[in-house]
Amino acid sequence: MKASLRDISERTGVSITTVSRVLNDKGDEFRISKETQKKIFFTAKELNYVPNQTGVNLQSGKTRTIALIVPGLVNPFFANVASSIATEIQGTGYNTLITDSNENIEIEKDELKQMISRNVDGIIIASAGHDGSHINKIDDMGIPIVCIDRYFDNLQVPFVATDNFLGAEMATDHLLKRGHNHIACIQGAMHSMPNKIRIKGFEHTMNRYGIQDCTITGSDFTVQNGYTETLLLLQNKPFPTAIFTLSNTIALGCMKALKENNVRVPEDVSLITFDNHPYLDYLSTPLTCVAQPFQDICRIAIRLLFSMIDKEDLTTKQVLLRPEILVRNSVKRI
Amino acid sequence: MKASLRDISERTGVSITTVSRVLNDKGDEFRISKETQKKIFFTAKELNYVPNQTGVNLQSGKTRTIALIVPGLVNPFFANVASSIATEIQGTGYNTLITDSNENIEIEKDELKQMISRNVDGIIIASAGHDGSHINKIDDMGIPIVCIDRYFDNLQVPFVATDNFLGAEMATDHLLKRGHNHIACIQGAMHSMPNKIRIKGFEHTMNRYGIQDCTITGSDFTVQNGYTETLLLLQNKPFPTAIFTLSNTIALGCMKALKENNVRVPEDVSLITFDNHPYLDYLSTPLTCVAQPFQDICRIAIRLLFSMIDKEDLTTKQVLLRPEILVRNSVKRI
DNA sequence: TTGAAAGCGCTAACAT
DNA sequence: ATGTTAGCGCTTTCAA
Repeated sequence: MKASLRDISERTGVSITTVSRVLNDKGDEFRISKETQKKIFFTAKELNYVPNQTGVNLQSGKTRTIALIVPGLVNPFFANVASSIATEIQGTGYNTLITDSNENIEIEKDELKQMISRNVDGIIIASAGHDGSHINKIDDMGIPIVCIDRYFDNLQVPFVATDNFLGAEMATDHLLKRGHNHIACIQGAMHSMPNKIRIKGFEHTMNRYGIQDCTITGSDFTVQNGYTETLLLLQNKPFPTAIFTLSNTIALGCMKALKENNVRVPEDVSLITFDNHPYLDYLSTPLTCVAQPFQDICRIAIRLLFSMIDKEDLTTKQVLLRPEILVRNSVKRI
Repeated sequence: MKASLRDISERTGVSITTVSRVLNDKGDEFRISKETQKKIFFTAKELNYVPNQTGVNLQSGKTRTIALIVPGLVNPFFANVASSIATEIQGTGYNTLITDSNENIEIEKDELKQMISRNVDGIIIASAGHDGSHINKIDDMGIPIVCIDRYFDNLQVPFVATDNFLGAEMATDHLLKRGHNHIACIQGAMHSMPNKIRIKGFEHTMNRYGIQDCTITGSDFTVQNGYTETLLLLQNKPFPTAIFTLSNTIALGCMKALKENNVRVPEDVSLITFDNHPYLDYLSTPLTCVAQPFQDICRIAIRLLFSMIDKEDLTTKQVLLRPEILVRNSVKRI
């Protein structure tokens, strides 16, 4: 069985307090004899002692743990975010707990509850929810929480995300400048803020070029959605000259449908997508994309979170970062 | 602040015990009046009560938590594994804590220690280590632990992985049958079991075809490694007719180097790789690969882990699963 | 139908 | 230089 301070105390004949002190490197501070210290360290090692954090937590209320909740690790964007956050937090003395809500708001709420139950010191979340009321409640409770990617601009809750309006504008502009004006946009989860804003950016830019009716279809950030919607698009005459997909995953499904129907990119249709991915460069047609600065998003989110944990007062708590357009060969000039 | 049982007890005027009972749905069992129950539930809601798991854990020693430690979420294989495990565990009443060791054994050891400190009920790990002594120690302590992908066959610790020998055999055979006999293999982390076994499978198959000296290079499962090694390979005369990369990520780096040097696949060189990925189908040359049954690996690992947690005795504790070869167009018959 | 008290592992304030 | 004690939030035994 796992050894406790008491076990060591019994074996060594000194009090639990002394054992605790020595094992917390406060032996010298309390002028505990080298002799005793040595004995304690030895016994601890012998018994394979690992401190039971539960005891510490209960005592201090702190866990030195950050929770990260993402809607889906299968989405490379979130896998990157998770990896990036875990890496950044390493070395700060904190640990990262990652959970996956599977785009399910009920699971998300449950996970959130679990995290609070576990006394995590802070939470970073990309919420699957339509509204942020459950997140607001946590913020109200005084538990440090920051949203990334999926945020709620009607709340005071801090967030870090891509400037999705700008991103969509850049993509649409790229298409329009190259002579496309029949553009179809395949969107993701309609209620999510990034999606809503991207759509706004798309429509705004189209309007600026005098195009009033925009084709917008789709309903979630899955490969399946990209596939189905493209198949549907293929039924329409005339077929758009360009497609703008709002994620990596949607682009993948879109390409699948296109390929199966022998529609070539960019000869028959141009394609531009949100999200970069290492593979995009090696596709039969390397895909032009709007890359999100996910590393910066993570870093700033962590910075914000720690400022809340440390009760430091930052003025800027809601930040939108500039995306970048990576031009490859999937858009044809017409 | 967070409300505790005591707060509710004080507000309602009943004892902590009663509050605890009601909130744990044992109100009827203890025949606590509907009246009192209602009052307690109401107050709990009002105070936003969330049970402090720390207290529960301390009391029970159980956390209903499974830890998953992977060497890198950036690797799509592990992202898939993480997502799959999290999903499978949802609904069992357990939670999953995912951490990323970044292929760093020191970080891994620290995380392992943290997890034990946190009293997780079980651990699933894809270890970054050369040997499994640290894992064996945990097993010895009686803490349920199972290895996935990266395992140690000299230990009794349960594991689930792909039959890497068979996988490598299938890939090599595929190449040899199509007339290739000058094959270069770019490997990953040399000390890791999957890598070692894949190399064995490769060499064994080559030998079976009467080829004694095999080109084997590379040192880790990164894109960079694939890139560098391919560049090096390109210096050699004669250049191999086929390349066998031992992971997804290595294949990516390999393709990058190939592309930059205008070497076409499969016209100039054939390519086959370990690991499937949704994008592989849409590459300029769809890549033939050995797909690992990661879903099954996850399911069985969880099954094994729970059997240990429940002290159920399974006879088979070390399982190797059959991979599958997905033939696409990256291998030319010569 | 309800409560008091003990104890899980740990730290810290207060002795000595 | 080391120990005693109380208390963190919770469940459970025993009592009423």
